[in-house]
Amino acid sequence: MNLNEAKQQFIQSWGVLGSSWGINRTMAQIHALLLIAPEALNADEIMEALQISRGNANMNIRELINWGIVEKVLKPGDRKEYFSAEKDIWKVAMRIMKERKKRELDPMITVIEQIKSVDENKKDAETKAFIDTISQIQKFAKQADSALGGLIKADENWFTGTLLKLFK
Amino acid sequence: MNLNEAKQQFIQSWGVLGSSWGINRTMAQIHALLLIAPEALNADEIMEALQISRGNANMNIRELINWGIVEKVLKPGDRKEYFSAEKDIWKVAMRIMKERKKRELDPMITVIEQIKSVDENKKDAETKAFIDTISQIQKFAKQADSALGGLIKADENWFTGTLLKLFK
DNA sequence: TAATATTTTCAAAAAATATTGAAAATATCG
DNA sequence: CGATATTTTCAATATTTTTTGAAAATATTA
Repeated sequence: MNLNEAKQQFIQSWGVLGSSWGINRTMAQIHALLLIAPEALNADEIMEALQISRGNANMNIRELINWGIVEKVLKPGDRKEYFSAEKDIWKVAMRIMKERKKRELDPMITVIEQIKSVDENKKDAETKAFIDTISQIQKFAKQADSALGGLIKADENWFTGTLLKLFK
Repeated sequence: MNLNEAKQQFIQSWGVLGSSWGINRTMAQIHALLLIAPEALNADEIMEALQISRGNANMNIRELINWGIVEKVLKPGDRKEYFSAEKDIWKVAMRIMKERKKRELDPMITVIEQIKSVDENKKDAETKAFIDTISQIQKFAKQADSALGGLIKADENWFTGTLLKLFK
């Protein structure tokens, strides 16, 4: 396999992996493409490389930027906007975890809180059993939330620490 | 909110959460329904509760069984098959992790291995940079794989240990 | 075994999601 | 500012995924 084949293969696989995690294929492919691109790419280059439309490219690039794993790069003397991906895969994983925690885990914890609180008056067997199950899920969700939170925080501190040292 | 409303709410939320994790909504809803059902339910009861067709119910129940988080229960004197969900949420999480590790992480590791190995002849700057990025991802994937593997194994040992103690 | 109940399969339909492409909006240049 | 380049939006379209429902297969009873 030569370099280009290998790159193609990687982009395809990253796309497939993405879809099974609720990230659309194109978005994952653009991410893969930027991850292995030696330089920042502009919209036209991305469209060309992945054979997708301008609208599609634009939309998914924006979403990657929202996730905090791709950023705009401006080149002096060039009107076009270029894009480059965060290359430190650990940072990428942390950003994704942080986002998913915020978008999915936190809302779930809120819903469970509501469900539980408003139902605690009656105390028949069925209600008790329900509250029991929900409480167990709540406990688990909170543990997961706090574990992830800790991991993310530890990582941010480490990063800040390293950065500060560099400038000290 | 009364018990039934709370149950409805939970089923809906679990369904939404599921979809953002690449699990289809109905599958997640059936799982939620069984999680909070006081007794095992049969196909007709599930169809009725979630307003879905027989085919849909059958398909998604089977998938939940494949994931190892729902099991068939037979009631003496009743021809119908009943279904009940694993109620220990920690066990559920472990099963899901184990499955996803097997279905997604392991194949990704294999692909990366291939991509990397076949490209190591040429050593121009671009190839080197590509191999660098890929290696970083590989390292990360292997760490995640091993961490998850460890977690799952620890849990299985704990379970076996507890179980053995009970019968000793 | 035949009659009946139950489950499974799967082609077709529906619903959800992703993509296109061209018009509108915005930015940049001289 | 006007001309031109670039990006964004979004209704229409295409694709993918999910769901239905009825026929086929399987299981159970007497």
